[in-house]
Amino acid sequence: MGNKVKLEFISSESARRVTFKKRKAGVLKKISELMTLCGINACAVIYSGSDAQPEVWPSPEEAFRVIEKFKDLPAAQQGKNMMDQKLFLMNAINKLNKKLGREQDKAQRLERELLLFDWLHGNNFYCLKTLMEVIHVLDEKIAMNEELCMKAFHKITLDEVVNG
Amino acid sequence: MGNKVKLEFISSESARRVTFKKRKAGVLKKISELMTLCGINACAVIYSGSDAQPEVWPSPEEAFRVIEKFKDLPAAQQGKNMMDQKLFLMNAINKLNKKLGREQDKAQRLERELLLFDWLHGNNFYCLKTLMEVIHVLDEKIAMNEELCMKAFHKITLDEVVNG
DNA sequence: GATCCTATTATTAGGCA
DNA sequence: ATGCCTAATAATAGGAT
Repeated sequence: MGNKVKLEFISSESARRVTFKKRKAGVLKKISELMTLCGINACAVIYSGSDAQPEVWPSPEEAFRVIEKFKDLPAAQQGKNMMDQKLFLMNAINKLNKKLGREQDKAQRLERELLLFDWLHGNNFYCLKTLMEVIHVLDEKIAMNEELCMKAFHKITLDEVVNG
Repeated sequence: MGNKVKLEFISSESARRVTFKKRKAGVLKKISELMTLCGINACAVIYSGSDAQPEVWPSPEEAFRVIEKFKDLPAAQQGKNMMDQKLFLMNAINKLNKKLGREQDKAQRLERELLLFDWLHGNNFYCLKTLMEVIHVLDEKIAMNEELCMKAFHKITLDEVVNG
């Protein structure tokens, strides 16, 4: 029992699954402790062999509970419904993505290919790309004042989801 | 020594910093082991209290080392026709995007909203997102036929992280 | 499989240079 | 703060059920 184990791929599938489950729990516990002890935010993304979708931990809901705890520290001054908004958005995205179906998957795969292509050839725009996305959104909103922006933000997204 | 510690925020800043450093290394090692033992892909995102940017592990640099390995393979992709390839990809994406139409636009707008939301509230997952996208593509490609790449991918060890 | 058990190994809290 | 040390706690591999 408690034998030392060589740090290499476990060929036996059954043994590997057992180890995966045990150690995944261990990792998540360690991260949880790190967050609590040090008052920081963290998460893990685990691509289990079988599932196409990665497991993200903590889940958005759990993450937010953690964030709530330390929200007093910075001058965050966010409304309490912020995460509701965020979860709402994520939900809407998931629903739409499901609707989009296989075509969407195809497009995404192609986009990834392009991203990889650039990466392989030294054009590491990966951060710039999302930066430009954000700037794009900001450009559309920059004329509005903050208050109107947030109100519009809430209403527009709501309308889009309800009508879409 | 090795005293049991209460699972709560460590008020002493110096003690907290020491614990953070030690335990962060512990978590990363555990994740590294999980990846090696179970042949999966995973990463951790840690928002240290001081830094605005989260620490992503494995780092982009390490991911890039994997990509470098991939680059060396006898891939058909290398060479003079790479521009043709890129243009082909971009064309395919444009065509698909047109087909996707309004739904696609809606989904993208929502994704941007979410991105902006995170940006405004300091949850800058934007780098992680694209990093994991690239890693996702790599996983698929590596799994196809390249044993060598697989080995290199799983050989990311704690020592390299701590010392390098 | 999942759950409990426990002999081992691994992590780490706190002290000290 | 950085690194080493070690008593003590925690994680876990392998087995049994």
